[in-house]
Amino acid sequence: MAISFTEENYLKVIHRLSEATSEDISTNAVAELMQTKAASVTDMLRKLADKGWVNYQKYQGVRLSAEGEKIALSIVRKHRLWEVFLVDKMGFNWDEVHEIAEQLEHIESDQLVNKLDEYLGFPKTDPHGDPIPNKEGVLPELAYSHLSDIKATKTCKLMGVAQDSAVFLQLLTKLNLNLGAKLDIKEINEFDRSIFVSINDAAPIFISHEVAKNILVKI
Amino acid sequence: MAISFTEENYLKVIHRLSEATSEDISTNAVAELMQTKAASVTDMLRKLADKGWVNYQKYQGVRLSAEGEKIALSIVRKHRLWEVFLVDKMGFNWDEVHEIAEQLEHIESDQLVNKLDEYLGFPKTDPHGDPIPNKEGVLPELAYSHLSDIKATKTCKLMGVAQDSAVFLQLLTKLNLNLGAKLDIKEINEFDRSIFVSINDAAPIFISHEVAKNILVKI
DNA sequence: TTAAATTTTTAGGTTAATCTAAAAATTATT
DNA sequence: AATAATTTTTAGATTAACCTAAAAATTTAA
Ligand SMILES: [Mn+2]
Ligand SMILES: [Mn+2]
Ligand SMILES: [Mn+2]
Ligand SMILES: [Mn+2]
Repeated sequence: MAISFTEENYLKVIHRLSEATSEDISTNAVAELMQTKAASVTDMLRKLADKGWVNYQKYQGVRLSAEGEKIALSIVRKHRLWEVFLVDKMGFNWDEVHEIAEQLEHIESDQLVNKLDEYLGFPKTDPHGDPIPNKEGVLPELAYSHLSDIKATKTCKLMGVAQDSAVFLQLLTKLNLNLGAKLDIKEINEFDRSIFVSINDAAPIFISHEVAKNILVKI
Repeated sequence: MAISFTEENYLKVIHRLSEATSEDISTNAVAELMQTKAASVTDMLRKLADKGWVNYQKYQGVRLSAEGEKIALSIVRKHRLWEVFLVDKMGFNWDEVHEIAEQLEHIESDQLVNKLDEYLGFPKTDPHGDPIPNKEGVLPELAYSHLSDIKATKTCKLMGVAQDSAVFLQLLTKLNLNLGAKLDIKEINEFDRSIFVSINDAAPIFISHEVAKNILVKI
């Protein structure tokens, strides 16, 4: 069945919200991520339910059907593969690629996606450490922790970020916090939960709890 | 000013028609290439004129303004660069790339286009021999002849095609008629204007006038 | 140079996606 | 349990892009 960019974006947003909870997703939550009004969301949910991509009962919230999940994962796959392409092949920085990938994720050609995947060497994660679903829509399981949950004196490795915003990514770059960086947690300050940490064995610096919450690490 | 995919496609079609003539372009001609109705074209031409991208007076036909020309050329540039990418980097055949490029040509990022151009080695032509406008929108001048206009016993080189259709391109591939092929015209048959030609010094074969008309060569 | 044929435009509708404002349902609070 | 607050849906419009049918303008032919 034909699908519009807008419908794809709704499915993607419902998918994203569903990753964080097992509850049904509220109209308002979708509206906020879609940057639209609840009334528009209601219209669209009816339409997506008619097409069989979501299960929706009014006032009860929405969740993806098996088919909707498959579509959402294929868009996520495209988004993340294109981000790898933009960074690895086109030389963009990790804070510059999200908006372009938002466009590229809607390009429709299975052949192209699979050739791109191969060309990039079948990457498991995108430039932000997010897992890339394979051809069958299976997401590799990556059990990462938030840096903010790690105890003092531990050593860990920066594996990803929990946020794609350009300002956040640019800050990390400025602090030398890149994917793969080795982090030695020297001390956690009780007062503001800021972390005194050495990055790749350099002289330790302070990073805020707010930043640490958005950094994903492997111990 | 914001531009929709549809508007971009109209500008591209008007541009294509304008290459073949210095006359104003008729509503019907646009309708045919856009695969839509004349009434819809009239609506859109009024809109494009309001935006300053075409000069249009009712019943008098349409032509691109300087700004419209610039937009059209930037879309052509993107289309052809992506086609090069698909063939050179993704390993597609020349008959498989047009439809995908129709989608990719609407991706909006000057940075990406210019990085792609560089990554591809600043190609002058696409996989069909069509010239690629540079960053400033200047088309390299390629003075090619139609194979159907070459006299017998001449030797020439296949530089491009005058048609992108998959069936035509697949036929050329089957006949070993690829870009850069050396063509020795042995004889032209007066009856059906078919051509007896040797391709890359192989045993000569017959090709129809219809095919020859759509092959571009350099002597 | 009038009449016929063709092209193009206008008139009036449709569909997808959005909006605001008001009504209805659900959830939270006394 | 009743009321208040919040969330969600419905009602009614708007805009972009398209359609068919009819009217108007232009071009061609008699
Ligand atoms: Mn992204
Ligand atoms: Mn990402
Ligand atoms: Mn093409
Ligand atoms: Mn081409």
